[in-house]
Amino acid sequence: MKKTLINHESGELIEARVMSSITIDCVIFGFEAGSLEILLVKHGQGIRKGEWGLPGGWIKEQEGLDEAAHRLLRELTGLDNIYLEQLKAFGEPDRFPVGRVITIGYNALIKREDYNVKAGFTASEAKWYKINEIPDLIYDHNEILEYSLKRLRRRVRKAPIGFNLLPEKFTLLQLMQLYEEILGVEMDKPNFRRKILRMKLLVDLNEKQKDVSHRAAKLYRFDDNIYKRLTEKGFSFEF
Amino acid sequence: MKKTLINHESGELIEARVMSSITIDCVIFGFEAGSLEILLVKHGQGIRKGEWGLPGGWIKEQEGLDEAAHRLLRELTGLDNIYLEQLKAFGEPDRFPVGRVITIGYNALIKREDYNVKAGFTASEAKWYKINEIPDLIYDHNEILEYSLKRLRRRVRKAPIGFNLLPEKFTLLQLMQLYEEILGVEMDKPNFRRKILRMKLLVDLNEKQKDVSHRAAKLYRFDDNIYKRLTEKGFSFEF
DNA sequence: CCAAAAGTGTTGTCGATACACCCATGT
DNA sequence: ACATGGGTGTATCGACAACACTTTTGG
Repeated sequence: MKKTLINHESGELIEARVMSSITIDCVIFGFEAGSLEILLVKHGQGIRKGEWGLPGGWIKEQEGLDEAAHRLLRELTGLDNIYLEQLKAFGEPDRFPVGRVITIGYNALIKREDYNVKAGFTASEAKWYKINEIPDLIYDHNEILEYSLKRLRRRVRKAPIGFNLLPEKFTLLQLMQLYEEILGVEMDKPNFRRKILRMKLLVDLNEKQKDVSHRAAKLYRFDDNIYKRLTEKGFSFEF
Repeated sequence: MKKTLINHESGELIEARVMSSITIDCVIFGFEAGSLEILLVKHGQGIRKGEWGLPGGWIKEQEGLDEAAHRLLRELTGLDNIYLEQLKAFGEPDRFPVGRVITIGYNALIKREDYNVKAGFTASEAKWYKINEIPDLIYDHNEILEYSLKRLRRRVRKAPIGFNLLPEKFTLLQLMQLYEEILGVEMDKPNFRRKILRMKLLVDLNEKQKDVSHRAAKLYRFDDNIYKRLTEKGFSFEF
């Protein structure tokens, strides 16, 4: 099946062989000023023009699923090497108004410091929404989002993926506040410190914050290789 | 797209509108004589005729995904009300030899006591394989199976789903052996007893085993309503 | 009596929690 | 001086692992 598509990077119209009846939708998470946020786009066509939805698109005929999701994210955010995780397929027969379309949901975690709004993005808009200020979305996107959030909350406790939402260098308090925000709980600072440090998962950068109006905190970095080494030894991340 | 399909229940050929390029594949788990097993079917057509694979099929145009999976399971095993859980979509461009087909994987847990081999099953065969005696499978089915097993091992520790593999009435030792087999670990009987009983999740049936050549054990039953009530109170199943 | 599994008791260790308290830095 | 967050110390409690032990039943 040939479709006319928009290349979000260049803005030009292209024709491509894509799979009919299957799409990808991404829930893109960011963490800014203590709030967990999601990137939504305004739909530029069809009956529900002007309403907000999850960014997504078609899968090319010669493209794997993760590959397609990475491409869509790159087109939208300009970012490569994004942490990406497939959720599952959503396929109620009536989820899409015109014809039967199954969509595959993805969770993406990005570092807001790296992100820039893509300039000529589809003549539509893209905007960050706080997690508890999400509007009504098109199709079944609210349902996908709900599932996505549940999954994020579960995953963030069992695997060190939260770091993908923080800057490269971060303080322990920032990390704790990220967990508090995602999980919706309050934590005890001293206990959190000890717990995460005991894991020996973080690299102490021997650097400190600057220009803060209180005692400067140490900066840490997450190292995936250390995590892998620990995992092989039987270590299991738990929060 | 119209396809000629076989109705596994009646054996007759039917024409049905199905979605092209999307299938469902099920990993069906059973527990028998202390071993975790998977139900495989021998493929009756195509280049890889005679090789084993996961049972699966097409999705009808007016059918949801879970609904389709339930139908396929019913056609194959004659069972309804099976515990079913979607895994994810598998869609490498070259996973299927003729054309691009994406498949959605499912995990199914069934009680072997209820299961009967379906008589006229597609003129092909269906057979239970022990988890560590799985042959080479068609397409990417080994990969799907591997993912499925990982998921089962994770899920069984975090949610009370193991009961779906046991008879309605079971002893604590049976339950423990189920966990030992799925997780591949040895457990301490006294400690396991206390842990599971402390959860107050099981109903003591005030019945005992019969015709066993040792002290008869109490029989228990899992009650989903009790679990729901506990969950609402903040209880979280953990093994 | 023995074998085999059911079931109870006891003890030591470790991590989670709660909370008191001191330290450093900018205004 | 004081507000703000950084960071340490400590006592309590409960879960869990290890393992010794008693009980019941059939052969």
